[in-house]
Amino acid sequence: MTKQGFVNRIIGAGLKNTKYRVILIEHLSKTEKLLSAKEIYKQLSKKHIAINLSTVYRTLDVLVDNNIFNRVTIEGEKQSRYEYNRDIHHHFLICRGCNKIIPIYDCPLEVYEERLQAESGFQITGHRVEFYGFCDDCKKNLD
Amino acid sequence: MTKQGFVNRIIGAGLKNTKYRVILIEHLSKTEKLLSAKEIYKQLSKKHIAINLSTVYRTLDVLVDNNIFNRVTIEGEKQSRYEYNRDIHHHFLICRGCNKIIPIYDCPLEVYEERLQAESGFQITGHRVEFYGFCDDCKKNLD
DNA sequence: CTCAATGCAAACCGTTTGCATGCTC
DNA sequence: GAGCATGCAAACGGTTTGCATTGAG
Repeated sequence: MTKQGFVNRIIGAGLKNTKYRVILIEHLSKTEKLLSAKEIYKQLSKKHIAINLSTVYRTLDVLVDNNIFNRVTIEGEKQSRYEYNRDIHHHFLICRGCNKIIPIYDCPLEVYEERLQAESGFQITGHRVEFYGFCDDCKKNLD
Repeated sequence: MTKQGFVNRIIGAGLKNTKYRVILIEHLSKTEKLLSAKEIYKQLSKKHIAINLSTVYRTLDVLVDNNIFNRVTIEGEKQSRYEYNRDIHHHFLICRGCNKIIPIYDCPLEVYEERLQAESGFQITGHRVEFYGFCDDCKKNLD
């Protein structure tokens, strides 16, 4: 997506087109990695973009509220992570060795969810799935 | 399980049998609720059990490390929650209205997990599933 | 008697907030 | 020009830690 595309996405959400909103969207749209606020802050610093950490947090909040980003919490981490919302339902496969996080685009729960909804009386609006294990590389180091 | 049963579980794990370990195990074993450290601390205070909050945290850490408790993180909460480990695989159904958390004892992922392991090259050691929605009561208040 | 458990106070770290200033519409 | 965005510093809340004291084995 072009820079103008990001601007359009911001305006389309009824938001003001500001410098750091564009920068954050551009930055996260270029990776499949889940980044924390501090990671984003540091990576931008390296590119000589002087943003304040509070602004990172506030911008992330706005973009999450407007479904441009997703906020993700990983079991065992105290920080939140963020990803660019590509509107593709997915889950994560997480390596306990190197902390690599890999998205999985096929979801095993659609059918199950309907049954659960019927049986529980809940109106189910979403779910979250994570798989944990050891990737090919880290498997080898498991003595 | 009797009080002596909890003591045996502590000793069996090679741990010292101390006052607060027994109290915490007894307390969590009586509920299916996921409690935070502060909730445990407050509930014990109400029962006139004067434990220090640091001790709650340290005791929880020990019991989690020894598989007597499970540490659970709920999406969107910054605190950890804890449950007595009954060695029954389960997941959670969480109401976005009243924050009620209900365990589900049937797991849809066994077969899928094997396939994923084969396809991804990961050695999968576990997973985590949560369903979000609105319970019967809260459904009614959704305007 | 020894070493681990506990209490207490202070530190820590991710995140949020109040306020003054700057920028978008 | 009005009101939201940003920078800065301070506050916040959950959790951890250092150190002195207590208690289990």
